[in-house]
Amino acid sequence: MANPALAGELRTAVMQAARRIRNQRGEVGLSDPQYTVLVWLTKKGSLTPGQLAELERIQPPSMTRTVNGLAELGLVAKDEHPTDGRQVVVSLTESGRAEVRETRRRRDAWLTKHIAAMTPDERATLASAVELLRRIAAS
Amino acid sequence: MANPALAGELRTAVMQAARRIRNQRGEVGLSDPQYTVLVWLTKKGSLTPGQLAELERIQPPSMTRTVNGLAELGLVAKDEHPTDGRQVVVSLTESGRAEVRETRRRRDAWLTKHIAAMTPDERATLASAVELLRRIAAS
DNA sequence: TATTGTTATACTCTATAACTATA
DNA sequence: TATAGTTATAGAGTATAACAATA
Repeated sequence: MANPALAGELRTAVMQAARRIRNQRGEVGLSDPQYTVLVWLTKKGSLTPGQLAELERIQPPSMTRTVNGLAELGLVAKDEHPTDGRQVVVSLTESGRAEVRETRRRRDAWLTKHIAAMTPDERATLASAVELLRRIAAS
Repeated sequence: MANPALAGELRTAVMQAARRIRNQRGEVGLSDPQYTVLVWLTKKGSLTPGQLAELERIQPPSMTRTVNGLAELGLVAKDEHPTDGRQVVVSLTESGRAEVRETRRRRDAWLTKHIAAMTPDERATLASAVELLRRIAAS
């Protein structure tokens, strides 16, 4: 490889950028785990707590907690599974959908400013890097 | 901007990649905050708890906790400041330096595999993106 | 008085172990 | 018996408020 230090540099840069973006959450927004669950539900529709736990690679009891918090806020609904009485179906409420739109707008706004200040070449680099980061994350 | 969705896509990709990298920590390694403090000390030499808290953008009591944990593990030393009795000087022990080398090797190994499987163009893209992510993180 | 660091306390997210209900 | 989810409990990381020591 041309640059043997690239892995370390990439790791550091990604971790620092992630922390910076996370800190941009703002005053009263949802926590990161809460927001992430809403995004999964937006993408995939209804999911069980078990499926959500697997997607987030956390243990089921942790997801129970997160989902209960969202349910108390009225952002998700917990319903019985139609055929399997053991399962619970979690889905977004209308209020939850609105929260996703609002949070996304707020979190993106800060990044959008930075990106707008970049050159077209730099934006192209980031767009390409998005694909590569996704590949790394999905592996 | 050519791609108005870029901010959202970049945010998601960075957050997912960061979580994936963090999960790669392995069985018995240091926690993320602990390791990050060791890396700062490696880069900057001795630092006070206050300086470390500012670098990590956390509150001083939280850093006290992290530093104390590292001190109990024998990875850092806490010494009196030579001229200002209020301050504490935190520095790496030899054991701490070894821990940084070992942890870095372990954490980078996984990423290195992925990067090695990429094309030269893709590696060049990531190298350029590192610069841009650093700029975002530092802002 | 202002600054540096710590202690006390609490909240969030995570985990493991044990339990309930259903398949 | 096995599976889905929850409850009980604990540990790590963070925060704010109050305090001690020093400048």
